[in-house]
Amino acid sequence: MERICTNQPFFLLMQTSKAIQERLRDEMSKNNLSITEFSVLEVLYYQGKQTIQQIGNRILISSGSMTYVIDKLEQKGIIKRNDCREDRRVIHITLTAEGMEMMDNIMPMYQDIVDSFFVDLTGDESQLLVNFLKKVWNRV
Amino acid sequence: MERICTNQPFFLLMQTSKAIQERLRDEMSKNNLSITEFSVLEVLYYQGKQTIQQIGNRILISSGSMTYVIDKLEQKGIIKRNDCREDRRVIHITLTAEGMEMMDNIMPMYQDIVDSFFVDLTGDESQLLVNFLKKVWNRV
DNA sequence: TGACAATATCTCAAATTCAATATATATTAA
DNA sequence: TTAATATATATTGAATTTGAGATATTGTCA
Repeated sequence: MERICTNQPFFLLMQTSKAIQERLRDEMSKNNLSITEFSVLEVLYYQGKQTIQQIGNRILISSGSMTYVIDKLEQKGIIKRNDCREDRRVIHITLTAEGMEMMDNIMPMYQDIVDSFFVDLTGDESQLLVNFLKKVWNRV
Repeated sequence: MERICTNQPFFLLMQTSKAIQERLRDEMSKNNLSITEFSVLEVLYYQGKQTIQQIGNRILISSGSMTYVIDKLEQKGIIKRNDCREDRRVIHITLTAEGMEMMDNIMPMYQDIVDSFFVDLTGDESQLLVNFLKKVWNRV
């Protein structure tokens, strides 16, 4: 009847990520983007043309949600769908010129915010954190 | 056009917690509980009687969601609402006998799963991970 | 070839979430 | 006391997410 969670690393991992999500949701709402929408755009910004499947695997959401978010972003004119000739089941997604311009504006600000979460860690500590998280992820 | 995320600690933190959430959702669905429902029950199990407010602060969700999840759990007969006499705005929530019994069954299994995520970390490493995550959380 | 499994996307209903607002109660200050 | 402000919970409605299943296409292998 005392501590809420007997596993402190677990508790902190989940609460920290939840707090970060909330913070980023607020930030992204300034650009009229949900976190999921931004995640899709981020993948496209760094990786270029991707299939819906590839994006979904990357950001870990269901196929139903992918269709929904891709529709939204297409309506906003930020991305576009392109049929794939080699495999007609597949649809490729790319940023439009407007989408690319938008991300050019957003990303530096976003990077600064994300980096600011980690300023109290030294380079070595960041590296250790990465190692630890990889070990955890492998066990999930 | 190469890496998806320039901040690796951030990427791993978010992906790992997301993967854990997905895993726990699957586990909890065996007990017909959502993650949010379970989180509420966990607070009550370890902390005893709590106000709706207290629970919501602990698990970081909005008041609208709290009302919803409390309704669900009450319908299932797992928890009950009790008006507070000292402050009539307040409602206390407690586990019912069935709820307590249910949690007695679920918790050991849950703890094992959670602990299993961290078996590849030594005690020192877990402690470091905690320190690092606290530093991050303070910056969010 | 033909049957069957696998894959990619979409559809739709149900569940869940948040934001904004409403209601009731409590506290504080004039 | 009264008015103003703060607090705790509930309600509403829109947005989002999942899960199950539908459709179309591709791959496999007897």
